[in-house]
Parts: sequence; structure tokens; C-alpha cells
Amino acid sequence: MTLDEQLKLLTGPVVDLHVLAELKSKLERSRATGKPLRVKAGFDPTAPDIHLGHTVVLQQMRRFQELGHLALLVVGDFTARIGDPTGKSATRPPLSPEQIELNAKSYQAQAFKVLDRDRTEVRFNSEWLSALGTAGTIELLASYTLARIMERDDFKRRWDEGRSIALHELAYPLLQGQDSVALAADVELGGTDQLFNLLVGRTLMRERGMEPQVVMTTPILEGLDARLVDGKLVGEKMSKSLGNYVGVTEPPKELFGKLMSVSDELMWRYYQLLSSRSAAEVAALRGGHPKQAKVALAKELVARFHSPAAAEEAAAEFERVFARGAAPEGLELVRLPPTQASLVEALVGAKLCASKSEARRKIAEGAVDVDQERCQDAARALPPGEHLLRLGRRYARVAVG
RNA sequence: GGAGGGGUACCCAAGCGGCCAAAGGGAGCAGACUGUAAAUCUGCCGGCGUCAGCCUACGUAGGUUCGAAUCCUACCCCCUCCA
Repeated sequence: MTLDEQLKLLTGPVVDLHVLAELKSKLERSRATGKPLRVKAGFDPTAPDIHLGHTVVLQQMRRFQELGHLALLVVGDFTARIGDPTGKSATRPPLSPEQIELNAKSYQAQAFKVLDRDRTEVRFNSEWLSALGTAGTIELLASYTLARIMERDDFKRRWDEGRSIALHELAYPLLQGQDSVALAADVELGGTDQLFNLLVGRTLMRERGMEPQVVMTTPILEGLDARLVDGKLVGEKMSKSLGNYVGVTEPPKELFGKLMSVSDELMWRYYQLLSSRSAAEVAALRGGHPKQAKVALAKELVARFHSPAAAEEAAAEFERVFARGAAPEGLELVRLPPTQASLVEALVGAKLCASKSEARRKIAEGAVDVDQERCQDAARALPPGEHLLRLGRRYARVAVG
């Protein structure tokens, strides 16, 4: 791959880049010397489960790995005691060491679904930050001024609004920057909300007489409900609390189904930020049928977080259930006593409806199939034996008697 | 401490004595359409009920009234302004 091609690959999904020329020369030098670049990304072990949004940075890291570079995954076990104030309106409570360790473990396990383990170094920042000591800490703090720290938007806002800012929070960007110094990072990656912290790392390195790291930020991933409005993709960020996320540990069927439900526009966004496919491959998919592209994306991600076999299975099941309208496999048989042999009661018993009233309504709406045939008779009784019920996309198998 | 505004169903939000199980929007569910979706259109959207009706609901507890989400009293909780 030529240098220009590499640059194109690496900068494609990136929002902020400081500084292109430096990235270029670093890549050139690496190629000439055969020495891989040290590409750093840090995370706070504060959230135990990660979703696709968290993997955007990892995916970017992966691109570097594929060009032969080294990923430095920094576990902020020390800084987690402070809590990154980014985007937070209040001082955060510190985590217990046990919780930090647990989260760090699960995060790593999930991160390696994206990263190449052989080209990754996992480092805990307590390793060098603990060793800093009081003298070292003061020295570190001395290298930055309050005015510069207060340039950061969220600090400034909290200050202006008269909310409290604890002194240790001001140290967070410096400690993160110290990570870069300690690791002699060539590049640091992070979400756009990390820009300030990443740039502090640059400054700090320069002040220590080191070659400053290149800083790249990746976009915040839109959630599943993002839609096209007036030709623009509009949507909240993916987050658990908004319920528009895909967790990387979700079961294959779940993952596949959620990805198939996104709008076409969002699919292309996901391709850009989450897929490992080359630009040429994606371009080819754009020329084909959108559904095929969506299936390919869903398969790729299920394969990544589970296995290729699981991806094939999920795809086949999806095709069977949704495209052909068949009942899914492995349906649990719900047994009903003969006294509850009415269709209405069966729908409730099989948990397809929350109440009999709802069941009656759904039957009247023509939403219910009994043994593959639509039934609009709310008074219908089920004869003894097995029956297949369907309400919308959900099925249930019931046995009467 | 003073002055005011407000608490309505999953969420936002109208209603301000009967026609209110409570407008409208969002979310959700279903139907049509499709490429699986999205967008769009349609229906439903407290519970029970052989659909007449019954029960539970408008911060909490009482009261006035034939009748209250709507009026009164007390209490709890939020928010804004002044000090």
C-alpha cells in the first residue's frame, strides 16, 4: 500500500487530526526503519459492558494494526479514581479497586474481539502514575496553567455556572497526557469528546523534548434509531440509557436482528465506522442491493463478536423468519389446561399479549394467525392438540389439554 | 425568610364542575406497502367483561357536591424570582 493510500485509509473516518504532516512523516519513518508506530488509546474501566459505539476507536486502532503498527491499550486504573470529567456536570464518585479490576478484565476481553492481540500491548497507568509520587505530581502540575486547563469547554461551563470543580479533576488531562509521555506514544486516538485531553498529551510531550504524538478523534456513533431527515442522518448517540444500542455481548440473533433494522443511511455510516471492509468492497456493495449490503454488515459484526458460524446461522434464521415468514426454530411449547382453551387466553398464556383485552383487540385488528391462518374471531376456541400462534413477528407454540 | 408557578396515563403535554379512561405529540404494538428495514398511510394503545357494563386511575389524605382531574382544607415533592 502506498503512503497516500495508507493516509486515506487512516484519516477516512477521522474528525480531528493534529497534524497531518506529522502523521505522514511518522508513517514514512516507520516504513523506512521497520519500526512500528506506537498507537495509544486509553479507557476508563468504569463501564463493564461496551456497545458498538465504543468500538469505533478500537476499529480505528485496528486499521493501524493492519498496517503493522502497535496498539497500546491503556487501562486507566489510576485515573479511574478521578473519573474523566468530560461531559460530566458534576464530580464523579471514585470506583473501588475491585470494581475497576473487574471492569478492566471484561473490557479487555471485548476489546480483543476487534483488536489483534499479537499487536497489542495492554498497560495499566497506575504503573507509572503511582510511581510519580508527590514530587513528580507537583512537577507535572507545574507544567500546565490554570488558564489553559480552563480552556476546556466543560470546565469552563461548570465554572461559569458556578458549579463545583474539585482540584483533582483539573489534573485528569495532565495525567492522561503523562500516559503518552510514559509510553512515548506516536499517535493517540479517542472520541471527539477527548480532543482536549489528547492535545494536552501533545503539549506535554513537546515540553519534555519528545516528538509530540499525533492526535486523531473518531466520531460518536449514532444509535440504531438514527434516521434520514432532509437528506441528513439525524440521531442521538448510541447509548444504553437511550435504548438504541447494540451490546457486543448480545446473542447472535439479537445482534443480527438489530443491525438489520437500521435505516439504509445508517447502515452506510456503520460501514464507515465499524466495518473492516476496504473502500473498494464497500463501493461494490453500494452498487448492489441494499439488503445484501445490510446482511453482509450484520454477518461481519456477528462473526466478529461471536463466530462466522454463528453469523451464518443468524442470517439463515433471519431469512427464514422474516423474509419467508416462517416460525423460528426451537420455540418453547406452552402448555395450557383445557379450561384455558380459548384463543384469547392462549395468547395471554403464551405471553404474546399482556392482557385479554389486548388479545381481543389484536385479533380484531387481524394481527393474529392460528396455525398459519389469520383468525379474526375473538371468541375462537382452540381444540385439543398443538397450535402455532403468531402475533406480528412473534410466534408461540401452545398445546391444549 | 418573602413572592409566584407546578405535580395528569410509559414520556412530553392539554383539560380546569358533568359530554373525561381524560385532546395532541412521542414511544410501543399491529395492518398495508417493501428489500428486512426506513419513510409513508391505517388501526390500537389502563384492567376485567359473551361488549351492556363494571373496576382502578389525574402527587397524598380528607372535605364540598346529585356529580370532581377540575372547587375547598391539610400534607408531601419539584421549579422560578426576590432576600
